[in-house]
Parts: sequence; structure tokens; C-alpha cells
Amino acid sequence: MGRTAGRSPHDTRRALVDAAADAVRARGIHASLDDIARFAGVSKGGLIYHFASKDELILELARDQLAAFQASVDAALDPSDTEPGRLTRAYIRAALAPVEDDVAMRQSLALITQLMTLPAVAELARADAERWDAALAADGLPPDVLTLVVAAADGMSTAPLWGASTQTPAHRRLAQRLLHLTRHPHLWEALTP
Amino acid sequence: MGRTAGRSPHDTRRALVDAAADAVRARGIHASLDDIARFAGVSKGGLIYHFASKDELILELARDQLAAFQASVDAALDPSDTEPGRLTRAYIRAALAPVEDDVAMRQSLALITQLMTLPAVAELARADAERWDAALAADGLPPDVLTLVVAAADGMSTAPLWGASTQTPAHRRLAQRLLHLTRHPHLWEALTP
DNA sequence: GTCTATAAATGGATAGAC
DNA sequence: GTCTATCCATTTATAGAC
Repeated sequence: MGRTAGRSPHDTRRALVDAAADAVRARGIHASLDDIARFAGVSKGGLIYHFASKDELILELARDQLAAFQASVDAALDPSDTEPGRLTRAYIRAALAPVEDDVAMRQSLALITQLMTLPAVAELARADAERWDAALAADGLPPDVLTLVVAAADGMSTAPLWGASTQTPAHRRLAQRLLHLTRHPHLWEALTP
Repeated sequence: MGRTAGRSPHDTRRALVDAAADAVRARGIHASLDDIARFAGVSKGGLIYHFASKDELILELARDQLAAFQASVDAALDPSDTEPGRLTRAYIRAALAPVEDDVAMRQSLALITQLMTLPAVAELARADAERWDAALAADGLPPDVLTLVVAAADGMSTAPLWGASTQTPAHRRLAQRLLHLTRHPHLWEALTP
């Protein structure tokens, strides 16, 4: 065993990724390795031992964030719901859950946009978005309803990024109506101009 | 008059702001003053003469971007349209216009998110968002319809940021339907769960 | 009004001790 | 497995020439 008791290499990596998230949220993508290392309670040299470069660390952080969203959609899946649109409903619930806390939502989005500065991360996000598109398209809803519902959910969840609040009664009613629409898609189809 | 003929101080400032936009789009918020100055065809010293610090330059660039969006909404106002929702319709048209070109949209959004790294810019954006909220709220549409339509338009326009495309037929139909809804808001109100 | 030269600071990464 | 010391590149900003 190494010199520090109580923390495995894996735990240290984990701590470094978490610290990087905090540091980037607080200081932007150019938080220094020194900052990140201090946040995690190791030295800069220690950090470099675990991640050969800053880009490698940032890339792992990005993977972590995308996986966390995937996990929260999985957790929002209703096992008793077997109707068409069940994934879309989970997506809506997961996307809008943090809306309870505009500040958290905003910081989370700001973090991702910071990470996308790295071309490798932008590519990762693009591939992830493509995966979501395909999965949602296969969820059994009419394309027009899916497009509306996803656009509205995305719009509501990204609003805090620009500083707007989504904690109004109208926003809460909208969330309910979007879920309702996924169960009665004909209501929207009937609205053709 | 100074040493360089043909360009007033005002024009030079303008060129520097435009160059900053290009440089930040290409290299991120940490484009160096040297890069920006070269883009504008002046030296770094010349840049510093016009903007005392990098933050000052970035702040002016941010103001410029927000003003440009305001101007594009103004341009999208239909003079013959005096019905409730006329501003909202212009907002939708302006927000979705660049959707024709996902790449341009993406770069534009990426630029703004880069700028928001600066706390002063974040505060500016927050105040701007508040202004838009107030202006749209006074546009005469029922709050629920306004909330839906703005959320959907925002969602569609920000999708390219994550790498998703908004150039599908379903997206084009959605844009039409959103505009339609602002003229017949009762259609949405009728959808109450 | 713009340029050159340079100061002063900071950041990423390496080498090697422990 | 982690830390210290150090190198080198880059960057903002200043001083002063033209």
C-alpha cells in the first residue's frame, strides 16, 4: 500500500473529478490544476500522477456529467408505465427536476458549457445528443409531439442559464401539460394550423 | 488627426469588438489579446489603448451581442400586426431564424456562454433576461401560452449547443404551430389536463 | 493614436525525492 | 502513491518611443 492510508487510487480519482467540478463551477474552465488539487486535498504533483494532463481530467469530468444525467433519467423511469412515451416522460421528469433550484440548475449548465470549450468534450456531447435523439425517437410517440415536448423541456431547463427563472406557477403547469400530452398525443396533432 | 488615416477611433473600437467575437468563437474565452489585436489589424498595445483591460473589451462584446438580438427582434416585428402577441411572434421568428444554419447558431450560443464566464457579463445577461420577461409578459398573451411558446422556442434554438440538429421537418412544423398558437391561444388553454 | 519592448505573474508539465 | 522543486511557455499589462 502507498503512503496515505484510507484512500484508494480509485477514491482519489473520484475526489479529483469532484474537485474539478467544484473548481470549474467556481472559477471557469481555466481553474488551475493547483486549485483543483487543493480542492481535492492533494498536491498538483499528486493530481498529475492520476491524470496525465488537464484535458484528460476534464474529459473524465464530462463523461461523469453525461452519465449522471443518464442515471437520473433511468431513475425517473416508472416501472409500472409500459405505454408509448415512457422514456420521454422520464426524460421530462429528469430534465425538470432540478428546476426546483434555479441556482443549482444554472451552475450545472454553466459547468457543461465550460467543459465544451474542449473539442474532445464537444464531440462527446454531440455523440451523446445523437444517442438521446435515437432513443427518444424509438419511444413510440408521434414525431411532432416528441419534438414539441422535448423542445419545451429543454427550453425550460436551460432558461436559468440566461438568468431567467422557471419557478413560476405557469412553468409548473407547463410541466404537467407536457407529461399529459405524451399520454394523449392526439390533442396536439389536432392543433395543425 | 492621428497617424493612421481612414479609421476613426470609433471604427477601431468597432473592429476590435468584432475581432474579439471572431477570436472567442475560434479559440474560446482565453483567446489572447494578441490574437484579438491581430484579427483587428492592430497591435496588442493598440488594443490596450482602446480598452484598458481584457474584461472591458469582453463586456462591450457582450453588450453588443445582447443589443444585436434586440435589434433582430425589432426587425422581425410586423408593422401590420397589432394583435396581442405581436412581440412574442417577433421573438419566435428572431430566435428561430438562425436555425437555418445549425453551425452558425451553435457558434453564436457558444460565444455567449463563453462570455458568461465573466461575472460582470453574467449579471448583464440576467438583467437582460429580466427585461425580456417583463416585455413579453406585457404582450397580451395568457401566461400559460406565453410560457409554452417561449420555452419551446428557447429549447429549439439552444439544441444545437448540445450538438442536436433542429433542421427536421418536425421542427419546421413546430415553429409554424407555435406562431399559430399565439394567434389562437384558446387552443392551448383547452388542453388543461 | 499606435507600436515595440519588457516587466511580472501564472499555468501546465517534468524530474526526481521520499 | 504522493510531494517538492523547477522549467518553460504564455499572457496581461506597463513604459515609453515614434
